[in-house]
Amino acid sequence: MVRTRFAPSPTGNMHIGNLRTALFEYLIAKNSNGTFVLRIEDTDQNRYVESAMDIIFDTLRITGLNYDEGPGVGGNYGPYIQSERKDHYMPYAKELIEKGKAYYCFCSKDMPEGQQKYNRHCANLNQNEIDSKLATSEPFVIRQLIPEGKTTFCDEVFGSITIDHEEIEDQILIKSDGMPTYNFANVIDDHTMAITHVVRGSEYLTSTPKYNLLYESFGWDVPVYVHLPLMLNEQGEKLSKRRGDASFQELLDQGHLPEAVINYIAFLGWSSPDNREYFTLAELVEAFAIKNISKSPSLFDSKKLAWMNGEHIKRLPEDVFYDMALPVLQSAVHTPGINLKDVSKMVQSRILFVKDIPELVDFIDKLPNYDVDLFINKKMKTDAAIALQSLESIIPIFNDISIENWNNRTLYEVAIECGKSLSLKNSQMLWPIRTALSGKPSSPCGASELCALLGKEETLKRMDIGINKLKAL
RNA sequence: GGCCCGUUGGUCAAACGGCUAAGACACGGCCCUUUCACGGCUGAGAUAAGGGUUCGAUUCCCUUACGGGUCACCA
Repeated sequence: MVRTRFAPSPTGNMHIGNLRTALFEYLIAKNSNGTFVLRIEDTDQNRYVESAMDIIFDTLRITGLNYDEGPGVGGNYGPYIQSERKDHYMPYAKELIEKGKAYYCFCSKDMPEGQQKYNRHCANLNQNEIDSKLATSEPFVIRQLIPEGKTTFCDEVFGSITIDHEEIEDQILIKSDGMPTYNFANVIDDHTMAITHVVRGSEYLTSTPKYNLLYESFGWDVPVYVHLPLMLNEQGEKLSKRRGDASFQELLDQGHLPEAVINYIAFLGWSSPDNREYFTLAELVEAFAIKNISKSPSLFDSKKLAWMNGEHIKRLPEDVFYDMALPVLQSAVHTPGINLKDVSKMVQSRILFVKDIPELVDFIDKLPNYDVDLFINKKMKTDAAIALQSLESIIPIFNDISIENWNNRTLYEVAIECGKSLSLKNSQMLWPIRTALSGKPSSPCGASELCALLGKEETLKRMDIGINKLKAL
């Protein structure tokens, strides 16, 4: 049974690097019908940010990375907030002291001048010295005694890695405030919560031997390690909260759909063998495999994310998209009688973001003061004379169409027929109409649809304006 | 600086040691089309450098360069 955990610390925003870690942990668990656990690692009370906890909960909820065990859900191994189980860790630390794998250290927090590394001074204290210091309540920490030698471990992504213990300091397990350090709490919790796959960023690669030494000291099995490649910002720098690199919330504010963000970041450091790129979360669960995770760091590309967002918008059911777009449509279109549902359908396949809608539909409320040159289009083989001919011929025909018959299909048919009688190509007939109605080089739909959308009166009015512009030429 | 990891087009990336090194985004062109977009086709663009092993190296080994990570009573 695979069990993974997402173990964020509540210190601020969740940037997309954190999110990707959560995603991969979720995918690894769910791909084999395993369990995904949320554990809040808040052992550093100085860095604690109150709102951060909610950000974590909200992000997981919005993205659909639902955890099976964790705060509010329960399970057999809880609680899942480390500060609430503070007393849980000390007995393990004492066990290590008894085994000679750790020791009390009474050195002050500040290193003596000129000393870069801890010199293991307190490892050599005799029992009487230790007892008397403890008896007088001298502040202490508990340090792990790193033995001589080397540790080799196997990572699922990076392969076999060997680190000499000379590179590792006697790290602190229990801080002077009684709290465990991350390094210690992490190992204890991962073991007691029966985590099988430890998934985390590759910045932990070099400290992994410390964890293994702890597992070995307790006689516990080491978990499977899956270290993820780094994610860098668009400048190739490490993602950081301080620099304001894309946080999930920011991407949402910019108009990205949660599912598009998830889809995009799944492809940062992972790829699907079948070349497919559009994935729902459920499809990712199905397709994900650890062996397809890559080692090299990847840059965040907002252009591709934008494209991905468009892909997800296109595939949204019409009514879902309509509900989403409605507030924007309402604020962008005020003309009475306009069917916003129609407008919604027109724009759905043409935008990357919902916020792109207003500039697409601004011509509805008010015809732009466009340049008459817009009528002249080489590709459409249309010049001013043809444009004038098209508009002047169609006006009386449109005029005869009753309001009941004023629909796209009818309008299109009569326009084409009119064009034929004038020996005009479809594009020559329709381009001037489209231009006169939108006053823009591009519009979310073609000529007849525009006419149907704007209504008879407005259509005739705008064509008149076009004619006047052309005559003034 | 020590140690660890990485390096395939601008970006994401694929390729048991074996065709002419996939595909996607972005960019250019063409087609389709009732404009633009969508869609289809297509173009340009890459194995960091040097050595070795091999019949054959993007792939394995070494060196160099560059990039990153890590060396906390932070996680």
